[in-house]
Amino acid sequence: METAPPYVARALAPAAGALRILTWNINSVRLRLKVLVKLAKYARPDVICLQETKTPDDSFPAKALAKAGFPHQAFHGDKGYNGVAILSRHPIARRDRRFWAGKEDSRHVAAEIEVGELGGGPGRSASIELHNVYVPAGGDVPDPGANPKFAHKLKFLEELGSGTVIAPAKTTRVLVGDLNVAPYENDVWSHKQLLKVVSHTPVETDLLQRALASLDWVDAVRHLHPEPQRIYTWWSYRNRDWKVGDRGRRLDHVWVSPDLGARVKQVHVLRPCRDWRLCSDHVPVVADIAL
DNA sequence: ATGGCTAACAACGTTAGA
Repeated sequence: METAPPYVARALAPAAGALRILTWNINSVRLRLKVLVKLAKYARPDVICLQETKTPDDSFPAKALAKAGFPHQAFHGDKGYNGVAILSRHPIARRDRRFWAGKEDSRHVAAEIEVGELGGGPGRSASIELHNVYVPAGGDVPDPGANPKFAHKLKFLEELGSGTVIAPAKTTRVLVGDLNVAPYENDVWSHKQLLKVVSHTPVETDLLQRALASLDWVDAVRHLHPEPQRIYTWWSYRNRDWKVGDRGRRLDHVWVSPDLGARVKQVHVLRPCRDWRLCSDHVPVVADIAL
């Protein structure tokens, strides 16, 4: 069906003894189920985190994904939009979901993943607390007074850094997801032209930085590939050819707790996936973390 | 501020994405 996975596989020799986490805004898990299974075969993640599954729980393809090697699952979805899922080869000890910004929507799911022989070394944790987050897009107009969607997004981002939803703790943690903010200059194709565009406005990037700092998260992708390297994970559907001008943004993130900062062995942004015939507008991000 | 595109749905136009 698709030609990209072998290319993906070549780029993806796993780091020895590491836990591989893949995060992807899949933009409908039912529409892209087959390609997800194929992606999992080639990229061999231990844990998959999806956003925008766009399906209620009773029509989530749980059985097919269990059969594909991910029997341990935690997911929530809303009809037609939102929706997050954690799919794991390793057992899940606890599941959790939190409500954000006063709404009971499906934008967060957490799981305590039992990492088995990967963890538990001297002073190491035998499990990790994994949060999968889907921050609201925020609509078109970057004015919280005029645009309720933007106000919702700002409130969500404030909560991400307030410690009220995810409390500060010395826990071994990973947070991944579509945070819908491209925080740094080289996270967008044109810093200047996007300063007033939702996803890269100063109020959003400041709030994301505050969230990052508040819980001492390490931005795993930038830790290994610092500025000024240009890194994007999303390209609009609205350009005839996404490669022309490479007009992307880095909206999808992998954050780790400070104890894991030095243990992120490699990260890959799977750009080739943007060329698939039936592609999401986001591409997967893969991180290998030695526990 | 707009265009252009994609997906879901009591679905052939509307809502949402970002």
